Amino acid sequence: MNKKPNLKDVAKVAGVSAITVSRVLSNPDKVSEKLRAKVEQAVHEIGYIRNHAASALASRRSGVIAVIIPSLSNIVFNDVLQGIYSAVKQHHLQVVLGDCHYSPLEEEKLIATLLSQSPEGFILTGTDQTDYARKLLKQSGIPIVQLMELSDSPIDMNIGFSHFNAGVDITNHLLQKGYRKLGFLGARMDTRTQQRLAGFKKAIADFKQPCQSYVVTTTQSSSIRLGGQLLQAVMAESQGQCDAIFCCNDDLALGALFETKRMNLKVPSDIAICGFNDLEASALVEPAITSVASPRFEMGQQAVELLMTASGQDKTHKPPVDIGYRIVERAST
Amino acid sequence: MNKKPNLKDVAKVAGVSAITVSRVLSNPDKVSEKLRAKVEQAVHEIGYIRNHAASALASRRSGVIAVIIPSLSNIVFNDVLQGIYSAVKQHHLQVVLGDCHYSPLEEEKLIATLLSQSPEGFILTGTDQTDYARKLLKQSGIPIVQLMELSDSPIDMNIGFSHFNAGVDITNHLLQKGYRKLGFLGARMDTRTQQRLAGFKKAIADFKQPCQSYVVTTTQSSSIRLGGQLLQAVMAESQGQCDAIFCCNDDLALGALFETKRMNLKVPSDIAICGFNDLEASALVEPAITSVASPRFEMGQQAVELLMTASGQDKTHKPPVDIGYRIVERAST
DNA sequence: AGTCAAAATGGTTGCGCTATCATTTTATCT
DNA sequence: AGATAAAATGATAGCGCAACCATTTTGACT
Repeated sequence: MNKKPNLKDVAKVAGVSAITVSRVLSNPDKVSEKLRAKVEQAVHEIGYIRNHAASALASRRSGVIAVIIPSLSNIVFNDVLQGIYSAVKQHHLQVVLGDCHYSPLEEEKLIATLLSQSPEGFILTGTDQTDYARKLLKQSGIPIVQLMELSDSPIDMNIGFSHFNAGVDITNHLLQKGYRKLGFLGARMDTRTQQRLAGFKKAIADFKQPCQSYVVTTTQSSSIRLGGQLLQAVMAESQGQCDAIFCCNDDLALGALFETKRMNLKVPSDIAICGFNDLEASALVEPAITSVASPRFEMGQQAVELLMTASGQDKTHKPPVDIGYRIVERAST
Repeated sequence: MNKKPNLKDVAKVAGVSAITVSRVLSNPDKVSEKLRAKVEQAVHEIGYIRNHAASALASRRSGVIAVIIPSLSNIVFNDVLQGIYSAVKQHHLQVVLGDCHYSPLEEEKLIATLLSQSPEGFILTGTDQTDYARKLLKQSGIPIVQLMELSDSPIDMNIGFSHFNAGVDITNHLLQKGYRKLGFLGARMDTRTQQRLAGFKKAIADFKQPCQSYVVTTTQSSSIRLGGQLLQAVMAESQGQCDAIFCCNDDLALGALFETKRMNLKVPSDIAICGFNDLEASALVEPAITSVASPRFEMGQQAVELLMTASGQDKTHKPPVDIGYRIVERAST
């Protein structure tokens, strides 16, 4: 295996200088038609591929953006990721991705690792980074976007929506429908889930009429199966009184719905169910599940656009972008 | 914003030479306890982060592996990815990921782009790469793993299972259960789906007794909703005769199952349903759906291990690794 | 044809790090 | 203590590319 061809090899084959080859690759329109064709032919012929490390080192542009999500398995972040990848393609960038498993400490390590790639932008999920992580990020000087939630004190830029408000709204929705014994099913209990729960509690506290609430949470990670278990738990805790549940996500809601069939509970007459995130399945089960939809794909796209329009972190305060959410009312409530 | 600190800056603060700092970072045990502590302190103090491009250029090791999957949204590849990320973490590698949207041409472009990162290994999905893509990959000299399917002529290494055999087995399962009017619902129709369909046809052709088959396929991408539509299509085509369906994946199977409720068909007495991939939901719906399970997470992990144990592409033929599959029989059949 | 500006091309240098080899310090033994 | 090996540290060079500036070529105009 003869070693990888480099710029000089291409230059030799094409009969031009190395720098011309470089230009054909990065500024094709600065090179005459004739040479360009010759060089492109040579590149293809010997299968030349530019050495990214050398290019990044010399040009001080890595063409990379860093992304950290809390979980690869959660479809929510998957949607955001797709938006990110779709936008990144337009800009001819590469993504380096890290999964911090909802741990700020793991996130800190990942930030350090990913910063070593000299990314031109950084996308983070949520707002609870460690102090050292924030220091590293600020010092890097690159534009940063925090996703999903809205923050009063973002590191740099911020796009998301208020999980607290969404929690309030969906709870009010249940109250307006006449339900008075509301359960909250929560898993994982990351900051966004906590904000939804806070919204749930606030709506109940502010409600003018007497009503009950039952909160069942676990730090286990969310799954459909867990939804069934939590439904049982909340029915036990409420001694069968609970007549509506707000599940912190649609996986739990689906699991709870499936469980109602086994428990012989009618939805929504015996018990109402609403979820969060509006997964495809929620719209197609019987009865369809009320949920909270948000434009996740677009959020990912816009995060990249924000990075690209920003020229490093400037000190000017950039207002968070509220991308909104929407309550999708369905048969389950 | 004073510019990013480099090795020399750390060296100055720690009162040692630059090369010693480099060694602390890459070979901590080659450095005395005393110096190491001093250097680590300095690194942390000034928030130094190694420049990956320079490191990769000088050491000719990028610490990166490249991965291309056909779809980010398909949970199947998500599972594989998780396996890959989990293994990669052990080896202190970074992943650069591409989504080729099931297109060999897009894949070819991605391969060229990702090779520019000088990855130390390459993980691809499936076996239908373009000729130029194969040329580039071979020329790179790095170890390569093709995932998911088994191939007679892998580029280098290969891990997966036989989708054809799985198709045969699941079809025989339906035949053994006494169903004789079998439908196949297929979406996307990528190579693996085609192999499953081929298995379906083979099992029917080999069956000793008379039986019918109805094949409904579309190149649309798969979704739960589409499963419902395809069920209607197959019932129309079979004039209501079809008594069992093999869905090329569990999304379609779930959609078909939900649709049976609207069509007032009883599962499995009026119609049996089986899927493929064994998603969590399949086990929890009523009735639970028979499916084909495979160890996707492990496949991802093992792919990375294969890369790491390989020392570049050697010419010796490496036998494909058959990771197997398992038919999970449930109430829907 | 001669002049000048603009476009196209090339030569040199350095990006920040690590491989390699050279040197110094420390440990081990007789 | 002296000799030798082993461990620790340092100096130098070069990885492959693009920025920068110098030079050549081309085209447009009088």
